[in-house]
Amino acid sequence: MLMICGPTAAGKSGLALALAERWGGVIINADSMQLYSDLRILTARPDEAEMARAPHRLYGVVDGAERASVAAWLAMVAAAVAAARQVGALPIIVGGTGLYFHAAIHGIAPIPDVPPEIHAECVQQLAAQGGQAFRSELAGRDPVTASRLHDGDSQRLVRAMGVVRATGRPLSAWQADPHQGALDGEALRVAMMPPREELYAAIDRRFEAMMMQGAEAEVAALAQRGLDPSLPVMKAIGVREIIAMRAGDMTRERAIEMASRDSRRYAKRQMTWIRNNFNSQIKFETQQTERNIQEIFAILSKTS
RNA sequence: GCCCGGGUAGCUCAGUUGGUAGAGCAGCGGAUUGAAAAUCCGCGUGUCGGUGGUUCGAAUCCGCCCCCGGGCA
Repeated sequence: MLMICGPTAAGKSGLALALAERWGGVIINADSMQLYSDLRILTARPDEAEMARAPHRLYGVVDGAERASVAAWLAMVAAAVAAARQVGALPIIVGGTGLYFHAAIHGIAPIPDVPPEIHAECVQQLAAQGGQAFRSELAGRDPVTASRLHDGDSQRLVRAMGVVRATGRPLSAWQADPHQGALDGEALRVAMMPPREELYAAIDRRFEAMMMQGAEAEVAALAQRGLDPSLPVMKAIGVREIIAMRAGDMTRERAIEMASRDSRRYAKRQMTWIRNNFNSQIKFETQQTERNIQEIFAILSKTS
C-alpha cells in the first residue's frame, strides 16, 4: 500500500488521484476533518467529479454530531485496505492527520470505550474545579498519567479520568499493553513537503477560492444544526471565522486573513510532525505530479 | 516655514510620578496513544530615530537634527 502524508494544500489529493487512475488504486482518507460529511468545501474534500475518477473511501462518512476517533478510523481503514486488496487494487492512504498515520503504522492500545455520560461528567467536573484540583484527583487514581500532564491540558486530563472511571484501570496501564491494529503489509511512505513560502501562498489562495465556492453557505448550514461547539467539526479551520463574519463581528477580509493564518500554522505543525515522525521513504518538494508519479512507479514496480 | 501627533522586537503597539523595557501576532523548539484542523508546554538584548545636555541614574525631562502622518500658511 501507499501512504501519502503532507500538510494542507500541498497537492496530496491530486497526486493520489493521478496514481489511482493509472495504477488502479483505491484512495483512502487519512484526514480527521474530511471524515465529516458536513464540510466538503472547507475541508478540501474531493468533489463529485474527482470522486468519479477513482474509488474513494472514508470521505464524509461521519456525521458532524459525532466525534471521530483514531480507533474508529483505524478499524475503518483496515476494512477498506482489505477490501481494496480483495479486488486487486492498490490501497492509497492519503491525508494530513499524523496521529492517524501513527496508529496505522504502530497500532494502538486496546482500550474499552468510555461511555459519553462519563466523558461529559469529567468535562463538567474539570470546568467546575479547575485543572489543578482535577489533576490532583486524577493523581490518586492514575499517578503516572497525572504526572505526565499539565494542569492546562484539559483534553488529556478528561480522557485519563474518563478511562479510569469507566474501566477501573488507569490509562497509563492500558497504554502499556501491547498495541494492536497496525495495518498489515508493506507501506511505501511518501511525504509531500513543499517549501514554506510556496505552501503559504497556496494556502492563502485556497481559502479565497473556498469562499468563492460557497464555504459560507456550508458553514451556515452547519451552524443551523446548533451542535455542541466543542465537537470536532465545529473546530475545523474557518468555521469560527465564517460564523463570526456572518454575525457581523468580523469583516470578510479579516475572516479570510484569520483563517489563512490558522491554516498556515496548522500546515507548519503538520510538516514538523512529518519531519520528526513519519519516516518517509520518498519526499517530494514540488507538485510536479508527472515526475512524482514516475518516481513512485519506479519503486512500486521493483517491489511488486 | 509654523503648529499638532507619531518614531520602542519581523509586524501592531504598551511602558504608570526618571531606576538600563514587555504584551499580542509572527518566528523557533518540545509534548502528544480513542476530539489531533484538537489539547498543551517552553523560548524575548532590542543602537527604545540620531545627537548633545540635566541627573548617581533617561525610552521617560530639556536643546538641536532626521524621518512619517495630519493641519495652518
